[in-house]
Amino acid sequence: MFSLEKKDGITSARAGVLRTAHGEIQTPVFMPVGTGATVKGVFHRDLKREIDAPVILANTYHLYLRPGTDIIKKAGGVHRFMSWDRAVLTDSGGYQVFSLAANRKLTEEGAIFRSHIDGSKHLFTPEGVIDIQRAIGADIIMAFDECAPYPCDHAYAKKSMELTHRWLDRCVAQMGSTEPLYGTEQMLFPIVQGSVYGDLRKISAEKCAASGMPGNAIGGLSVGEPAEQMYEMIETVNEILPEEKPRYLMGVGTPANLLEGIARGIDMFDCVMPTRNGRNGMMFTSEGTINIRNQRWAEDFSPIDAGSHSEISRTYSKAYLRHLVISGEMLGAQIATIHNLAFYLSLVREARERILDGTFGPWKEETVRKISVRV
RNA sequence: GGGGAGAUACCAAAGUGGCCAACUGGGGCAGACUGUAAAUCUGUUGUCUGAUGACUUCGUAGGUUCGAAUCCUGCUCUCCCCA
Repeated sequence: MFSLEKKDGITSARAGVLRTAHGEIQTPVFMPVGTGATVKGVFHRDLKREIDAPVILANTYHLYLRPGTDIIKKAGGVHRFMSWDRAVLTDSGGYQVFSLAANRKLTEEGAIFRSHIDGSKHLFTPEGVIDIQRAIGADIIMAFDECAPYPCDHAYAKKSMELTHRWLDRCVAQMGSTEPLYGTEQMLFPIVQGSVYGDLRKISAEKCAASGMPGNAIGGLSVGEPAEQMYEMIETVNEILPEEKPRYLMGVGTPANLLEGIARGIDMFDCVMPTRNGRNGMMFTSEGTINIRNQRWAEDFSPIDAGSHSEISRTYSKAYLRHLVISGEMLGAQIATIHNLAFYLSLVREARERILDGTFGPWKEETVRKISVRV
């Protein structure tokens, strides 16, 4: 259940609240990625206190392979399994159709995967993916789609989108004929595809809007196309997607991508960047992006981010974090991840405040300029 | 005191007449990463140069040779074994 609280006067930004069985999500929001039922290296305590994430992602494909759907079912769903009482969103495995392209085969029926763990064969169908997500028990679940690669010609993009639409119908039907396993409401979000083609994106947005689901997602972007092209597609799609339902831009992105997305009417984001890039030494700060492994931070004993509300960002110095990351110490990856996520979450929280107090437009322009710098 | 082995770039370690500015690993430096097969991957690492290329290197001082990290001699240093 989503309520729109306020729309920005200048941009298409909005502030809202999405109510789930596991708490309210104030939007715009960034959702940390926790593919295998863990945001790598981060305790729930810190996800709540330092980062204050109201919702995290998990992945259907990964959890299906390990630990397996049965174990999650026996645990009583993913929330109880991982002892996380806030909201969870599961991706359907559609992205793995793209990222594991070498290990899968697409048919009308679904996608046959070769497990990246042991090479075993598995068939993912729209119905099966809904069933697995019922078993996982996430609050928001995603339709099974094909995330088309980039570049991708119009003919393929169209064919792929049409397949995704037929799969969507099957997902919606399966949702209608099944019930949540743990008594908590689950919302299915369809996914707009159509690559970088405006005509296809329009058709796909119409299709998703017509499905009547409680929220909509935009997929197949930030797969290599220029950012401007992504922004154009967002604008095209958001003209069609219903205003009174949340819009989720999947897999995006950089801090600047987030603000540009919000300005175009996006409410929800997720991305591995703050976590994976953090583990690899890239830090996002209000002054821009830094590579903490660079020599220039070796003797910089100032805090990672003095102005952060996160105690971890305020406590540890750049020089110390650099030492940890370079030494391959696990604490380095943890601090980097927590800092980056805290930065992302506080960025979207500030965006929300700016929308609510009517200062989003100019703030966004200035902030995008500042955070896009490579320090 | 006697016998033996060895000194190669930041470290370790190949190389035993030309294909060697020198394998490889580590370390250093830099880059990539967007619904996570990623605590991963890539590049680079004598000096100068945009590149071609030029120049100085393999303990040290000489020598042999068209040509030496590689062969010979002196010196210096290190390590091992026996007493």
